[in-house]
Amino acid sequence: MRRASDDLVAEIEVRIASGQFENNKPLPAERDLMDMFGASRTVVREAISTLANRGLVETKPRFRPVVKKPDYGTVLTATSNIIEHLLSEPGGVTDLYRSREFIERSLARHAALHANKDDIADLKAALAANYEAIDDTPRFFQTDMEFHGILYKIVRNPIFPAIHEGYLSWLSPSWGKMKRAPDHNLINYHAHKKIYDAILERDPVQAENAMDEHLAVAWEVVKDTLENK
Amino acid sequence: MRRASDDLVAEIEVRIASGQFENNKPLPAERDLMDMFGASRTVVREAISTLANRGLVETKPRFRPVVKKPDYGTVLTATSNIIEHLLSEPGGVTDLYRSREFIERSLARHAALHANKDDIADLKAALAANYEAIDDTPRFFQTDMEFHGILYKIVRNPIFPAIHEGYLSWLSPSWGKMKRAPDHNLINYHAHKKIYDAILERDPVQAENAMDEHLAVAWEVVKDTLENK
DNA sequence: GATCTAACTTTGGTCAGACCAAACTGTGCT
DNA sequence: AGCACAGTTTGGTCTGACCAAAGTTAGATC
Repeated sequence: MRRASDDLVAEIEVRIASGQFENNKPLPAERDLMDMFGASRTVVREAISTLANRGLVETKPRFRPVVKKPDYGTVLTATSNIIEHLLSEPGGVTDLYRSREFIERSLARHAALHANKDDIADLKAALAANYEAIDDTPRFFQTDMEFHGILYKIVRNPIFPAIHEGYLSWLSPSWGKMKRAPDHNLINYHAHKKIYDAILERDPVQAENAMDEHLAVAWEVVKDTLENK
Repeated sequence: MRRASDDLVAEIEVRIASGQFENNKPLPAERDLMDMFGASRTVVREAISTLANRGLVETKPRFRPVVKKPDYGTVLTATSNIIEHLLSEPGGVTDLYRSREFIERSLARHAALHANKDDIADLKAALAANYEAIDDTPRFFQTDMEFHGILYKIVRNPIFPAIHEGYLSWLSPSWGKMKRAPDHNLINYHAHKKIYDAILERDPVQAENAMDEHLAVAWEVVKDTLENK
């Protein structure tokens, strides 16, 4: 058996995909949707709730739902609730953190092979900002993330920046609890520099290894933080 | 402002996490939840709908919602709707397919470094099954997937099998349209064997490269299929 | 006593109508 | 043009009702 609201959800999805309900514009009022589809308000509201949970519309209490054409970022917001549950379980943060190593390794290699002039300029700038912030731990943290973010961007595949966003939003709470002193920042800066140099020299093997080492060292610090929490 | 149903969702989530609402058991009836939380049926139903969309309970029309403690598989089902939207956009399948290369590279390397006896036995068995199925394309397809699946398993991080499931469910529609003749299967089998041999010899570099090559060749076939569709 | 059936109860899905408070709109005043 | 205020619209919530399918119980049958 099928729920009436499922049909409505499907119909509204079509209208969003076709542009009849424009992106970033509000959906018609609930009472109008009732007339439009011949459904009761209950069904309409249930459908909107489903669409909101899928990330196709954004609801804010007392405002009309706003249409959001999905992108890979939408996937994140739709899953962040579940992920947070999973992270609270034992080993949750560890699993997520370690998954990053698998991706960023390949990212470093890809950058060494395919980064163009602009990419390398971006990396250079990020590295410089990173250096500048060694004595300013919060800013170092941010420039650290940005350096890594550029690697995610170089692939030119929209999936990867979204993954980076995910790691940021889910892991930074743990990172925030890490001890981060200037001497520690310096170590990370040098690791970044090593990665950058390898990319500059178009040495994929070296880039992979440098990233591996960087994340392994960082992992030790994170691990201590998690255990001593 | 906060919606009343949001509070209810939060309370039910707590009870699920604490085990008061047991996993795989039905939630109390809607009318009981009303009494339990002093909420109207509207609010209760809205909360259940939200929980269902988040994957914390599974609803089947006319049955009580069943509590499902989330795992990484839940993340998939919660996102599959959005992902399907994204895959229908130009380049969507390409982006997803290529993201796989980044992961499986590292997977092959990790297996070469860390696979234990059982893992290698599993790989060997999968490879043998793969060989047996060369003349039986549908079965070859399946054993192909299983061979890759073992690599996802070896990491012993629950995120990866879930990712594999995702690739399977989202990409196999495209793979199904690929031409797959026995001679083509043979090429893939040899690629698998090369990966297996590298893992057996604990040669991470060779494992990475073999996987890279394998996926690059396969990608050409997929690309043709997508373009000539 | 075990088994199948029919009547009864429970429960999820849907609908209609109502009220509230916040958001929006338009009017007229300054 | 800018602003204040009244009236309207709209999302959030509640009540109460009905239906059909699922679950349960009591009773008939062998």
